[in-house]
Amino acid sequence: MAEDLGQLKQDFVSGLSNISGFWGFPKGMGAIFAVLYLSPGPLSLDELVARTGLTKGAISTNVRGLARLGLIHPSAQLGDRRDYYVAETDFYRAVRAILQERRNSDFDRAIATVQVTLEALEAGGGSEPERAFLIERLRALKEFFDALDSLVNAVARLDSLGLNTVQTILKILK
Amino acid sequence: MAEDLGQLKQDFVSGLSNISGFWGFPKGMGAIFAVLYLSPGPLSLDELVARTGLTKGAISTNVRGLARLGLIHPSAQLGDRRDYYVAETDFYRAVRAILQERRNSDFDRAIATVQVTLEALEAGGGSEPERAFLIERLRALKEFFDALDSLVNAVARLDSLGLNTVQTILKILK
DNA sequence: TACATCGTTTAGTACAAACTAAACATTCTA
DNA sequence: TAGAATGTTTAGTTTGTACTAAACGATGTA
Repeated sequence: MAEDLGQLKQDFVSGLSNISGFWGFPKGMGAIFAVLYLSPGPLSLDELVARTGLTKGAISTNVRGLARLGLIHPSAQLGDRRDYYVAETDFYRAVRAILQERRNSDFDRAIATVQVTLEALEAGGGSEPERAFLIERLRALKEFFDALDSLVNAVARLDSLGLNTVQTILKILK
Repeated sequence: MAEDLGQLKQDFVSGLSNISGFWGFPKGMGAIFAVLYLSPGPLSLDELVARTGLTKGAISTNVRGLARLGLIHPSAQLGDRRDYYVAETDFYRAVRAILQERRNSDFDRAIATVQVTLEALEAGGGSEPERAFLIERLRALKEFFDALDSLVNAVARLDSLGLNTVQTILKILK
């Protein structure tokens, strides 16, 4: 048997690549994270180049993205001016970071659109039936978005409780 | 003042387009849903063409996608052989449908990769230190995926309780 | 100061996804 | 049965994104 460890690792890397792509992140990010996650120690950019098959440029870009999301962390090695990185192993923390990240950017702006539209409608006076209808629909939508927002915020606020809380929720939902 | 209702609606449509794109769906889907959501009655494909600026082909494709996700519903008009559609207004139901949809497809397959890799490792025997390390890491990852999976499943199982349950969760998380 | 070693940036390329335009199939109507 | 109205499918175009290759800048070393 002696399953080829190298082969297994490689499968895992390409698996995470796909998951990454599925969730709208570059597949390279998934690959890099996978390599780091399976490494006992910090890796340099060149080692990542060697193990992922990507070029230095791509590694550089994606590593910065991963670090911004909190999925990996710089890990300086004394007496070596290269940049080393390690994978975050607390996934709940990573999820929180990603949610935090996503809440800014386009998403909030788009959601704000609903809010603004609704306010304009309500302030607009007039009593056409259509206006009333639109207000009602937008209110319902805004209520939904607000609930989502609260939920995300709540999740983002969980710290070390992470796992326990999730399990608590699961029991309630059962 | 008499804010231009048409303009407001148009802003809303383009806002939802962006949200749609942000979550990895075609922007056209968002636009079509927005138009239907702001319409008091069912609309035909041609009306959707007129109000979104998309072509019939795109409308046809995206409408099918939206219907499959349960975000809109066919609404036959007697004595008219055209296809009419209305928007789903219960967003919790829609979320459930989307989660259901996403659970199949690539995602599960990719997650299964982790499971498979882990099993191969555990079955492989051998006692190199690296093997033990890999098993530990993959176990942690699998545990996380399983928790996510349970959560998604639980949410997908909420029915009419929907809103109440979400609010219950929010209180707990507070 | 020259040279080597890294990481970043930039210009170009490859690829995937969503759309348009138009041919096509189907169903109703005169 | 001919023709009009409607929805779907297909081929081709556009667009955006992630990548490669290579120039560049910066930082250490002989």
